[in-house]
Amino acid sequence: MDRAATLFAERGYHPTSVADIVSSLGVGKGVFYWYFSSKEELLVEILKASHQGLRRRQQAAIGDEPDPLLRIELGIRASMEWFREHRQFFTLFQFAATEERFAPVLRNNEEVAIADTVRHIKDAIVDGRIADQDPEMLAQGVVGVVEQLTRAYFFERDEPVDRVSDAAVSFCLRGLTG
Amino acid sequence: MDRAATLFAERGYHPTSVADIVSSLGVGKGVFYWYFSSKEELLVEILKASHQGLRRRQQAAIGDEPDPLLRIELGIRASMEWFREHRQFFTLFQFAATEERFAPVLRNNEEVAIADTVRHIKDAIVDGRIADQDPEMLAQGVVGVVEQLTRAYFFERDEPVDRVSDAAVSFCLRGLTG
DNA sequence: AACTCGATTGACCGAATGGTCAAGTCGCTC
DNA sequence: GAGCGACTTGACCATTCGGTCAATCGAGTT
Repeated sequence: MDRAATLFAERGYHPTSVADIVSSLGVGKGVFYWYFSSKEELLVEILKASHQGLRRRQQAAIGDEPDPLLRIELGIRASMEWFREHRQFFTLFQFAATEERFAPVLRNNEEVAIADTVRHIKDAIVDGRIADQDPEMLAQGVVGVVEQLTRAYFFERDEPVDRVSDAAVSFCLRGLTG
Repeated sequence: MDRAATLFAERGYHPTSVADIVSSLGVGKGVFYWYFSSKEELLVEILKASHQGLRRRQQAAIGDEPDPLLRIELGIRASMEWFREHRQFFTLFQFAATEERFAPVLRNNEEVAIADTVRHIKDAIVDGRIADQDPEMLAQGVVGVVEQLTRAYFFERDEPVDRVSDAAVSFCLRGLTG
């Protein structure tokens, strides 16, 4: 599944045939259809699994940190590290967003990600650290910054993690707290 | 070209055949290959043209406004309005980013967009309105917020422009000025 | 050794696609 | 009205792809 994700990301979903995938794994085509009922299902599984991986990484980084703003910072840094290590998935998320049939999975992934962030933002609003605004919009803003900086500096150039995530964190925290 | 962009956006680039495009236009296939040398070239042309359209809209909105922060705000609002009216192109930009062969066009588009924003940010830094930081990273942050809010609130839900662009502007300006 | 059955193979198939081209059409000029 | 060339048509072709399936393998069981 990892190999398939890498191929999809390198060459695109459609241009990568099932034959490509199985031959790159050195197995027959039958074994593919033994485990997955279609090429489409394979991508859906990849999307779900990779999002789980990202979320686990975030939760591990946050641990039981009590400060909501610090939780957000740790989540941002963990996400950027994870994306840098798994750039294949980044491309796949982007592709999946362009075809209607993958929308449900993707929307679900996004809802989870936003809900996680919203929770921390609400805590910070209660603490008076963030002014009272729509927490979901703020969360979307944070996600946008993280994704864009990831794409621009890890994917297109090859910057070190710290410099970029420092920038993301400071932009987001200022954006949140004002 | 507009019709083709809409079809690509609705059904995805690969699943939309040249036959689909020409029959939806009520013309023969030959006329397509008279104007474009390939399906790939068509998408490239669409990407270039639509980005020009967006940029014109931004420049029209900014006019000769002297305040750099206000220029950024006007640019953000104009972009969001334009994306809301031309959602087809948003999906296409996203798709094109997932296939290597479209990367050059897309990278060029992005460089232009970032350079525009960077110019205003540098002006604001000179004026002392923004602290001295890497202007490009700030610009990427702004673009990220705009794109994410656009996708989440115009594309997936159907929110009014003002509420969303107010949020985008305030998040970005706080993120920039701190 | 014979049997079982989950796992695996890869030749094969129907469908669809990007692109070609011989055959027009139509407005223009001389 | 003949000639011309820009433009249009759609049947056609070569190729590719997702998916099927009869055949085979081989580890465990009797």
